Amino acid sequence: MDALLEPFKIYLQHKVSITDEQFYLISDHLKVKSFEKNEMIIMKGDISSRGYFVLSGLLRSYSIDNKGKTHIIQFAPEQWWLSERNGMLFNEPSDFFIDAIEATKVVIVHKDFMNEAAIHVPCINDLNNNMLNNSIRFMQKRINMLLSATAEERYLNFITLYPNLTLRVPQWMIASYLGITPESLSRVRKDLAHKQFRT
Amino acid sequence: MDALLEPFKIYLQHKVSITDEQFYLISDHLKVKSFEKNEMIIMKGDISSRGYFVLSGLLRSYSIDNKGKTHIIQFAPEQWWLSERNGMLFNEPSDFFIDAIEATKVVIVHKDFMNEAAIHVPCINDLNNNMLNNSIRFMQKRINMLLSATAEERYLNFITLYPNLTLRVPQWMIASYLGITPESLSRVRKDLAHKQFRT
DNA sequence: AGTCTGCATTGATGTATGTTAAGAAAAACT
DNA sequence: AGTTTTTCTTAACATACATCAATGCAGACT
Repeated sequence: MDALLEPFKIYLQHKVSITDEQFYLISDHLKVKSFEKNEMIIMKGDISSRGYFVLSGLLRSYSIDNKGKTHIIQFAPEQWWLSERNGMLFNEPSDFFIDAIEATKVVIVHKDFMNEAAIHVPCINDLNNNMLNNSIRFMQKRINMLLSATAEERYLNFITLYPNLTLRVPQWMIASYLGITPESLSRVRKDLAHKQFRT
Repeated sequence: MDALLEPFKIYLQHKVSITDEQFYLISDHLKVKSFEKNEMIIMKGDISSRGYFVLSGLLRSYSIDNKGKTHIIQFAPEQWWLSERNGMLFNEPSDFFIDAIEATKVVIVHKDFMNEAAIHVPCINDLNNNMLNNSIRFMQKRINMLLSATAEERYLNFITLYPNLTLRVPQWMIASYLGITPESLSRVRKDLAHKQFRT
C-alpha cells in the first residue's frame, strides 16, 4: 500500500470505525497523484467522474464568465473533498474549472468508489452521507451570505471561517470567492484597519 | 399502507428499482402530513432531524437578517426534498425557517430512514447518494449565478429553470431568492418587456 | 543587481441596485 | 359588494460597489 495513503486512512478512521485491514481492502481502488502549482486539473467541458481528496496543498474550482472574470466556487485545502458533480452523476461536461493553487497531493477516487468500498466496509456509506450533507449545509450558509451580507460582512465571515486560507491565497482570489472585486476588498480591509484602530 | 404514499412510491420506483413489496417493507417508517398555507414548520433555532418530501404544494426555507429582511434559500415544490441539515447531522439548531407557501402534503422521513431502508432495499443508498449529489450540483450553479450574474440574468435564468414557480409564487419571493429587492425585480421585468417588444 | 510579472493600493468617476414613499391593482376577508 | 390587506409598479434620490487608470511593491527569473 502506498505510504502516502496514510493520512487518508487516518482521516477515514477519524470519521468512521475502519480497521487497518478493512482499509487495506479498499486501498487498491485509491491512487495518489501530485499536481504542480497552477496545474490545470479539469477544464470546463471535460467529463470527469473522479473525486479528489486533498492530502496536502490547495485546489480550487471556478468559473469564467462571458466578460472573462473568474469566480471561485470552492477552495479545497487539506482534508477537503473536491469533485465535479456533472461528470460524477450524469457523464455530463463540467461547468467549472479545477486547478491547483499550490503544489498539491491528492487521493483520487473513482465515482463508484463509495459503492464498492461499502461492500467491504458498510459504514463507508455513513461517511459519504455525512460528507455530502455537510457540504450542502455549508453551501446553504454560503448562499445565505451572498444573499444577505455586505462585502465587509462577507469578508469578516471568511476570515473567521478560514483564517488559514486568508493567509495562503492572494487577495484577489478571496475577493473572487466573496463575489466582489479585488479593489473593493482592498477598501474593505482599509476600513476595517481604521475601525480596529479606533477601538 | 397510507394511500397518499402512492406518489412517493412512484417517485422512488422511477429513480431506483424497488418492488411494491420492498416499498411496503419500508413504508412503516413513513408518515404523511399536511400543512396549511403559511403554516410554519421549522423555526430558526429548532432542532429538527426530519426530512420532508413534498407530495403536493410548496415549501420554502429562508433566513431573516438583522434588518428584518427575508432571504429565500430554497423552494421545494412537488417531488422535491427539503430538510434541515444542522439538526439532521449534528443535532444543532436550525439556521433557517421552513414554512408552507401553499397548502402542502409531505412525506416525513426520520434522519436515519435512509440507513434503515437500505437494510431491506440496498439500492436506496444510490437514491440518497444521487439526491445529495444532485443537490450539491444545483447549489453550485446557484452560487455561480450569485457571484457572476446581473439581476436581469438571474431572473432570466430563474424563469427558464422554474417556469412553474414563476407563476406560483409572488414576485417579492422570487426577488428574495435572487438576492434583489422587489422594486428592482419590477424594473428588470419592465426592461425585459420593452426588449421583447422591440424584437 | 536588475528586470519582469503579478498583486495590492488608491483616486476619480460610473452604474446597478437599494431606499423611501406613494399610488394602483389584485387578492383575501367579512 | 365593500373593505382590508397584500402585492406590484413607478419615480426621485441615495449608496455600495464596479470600473478605469496610475502607482508602488515584492517575489521570481536571468
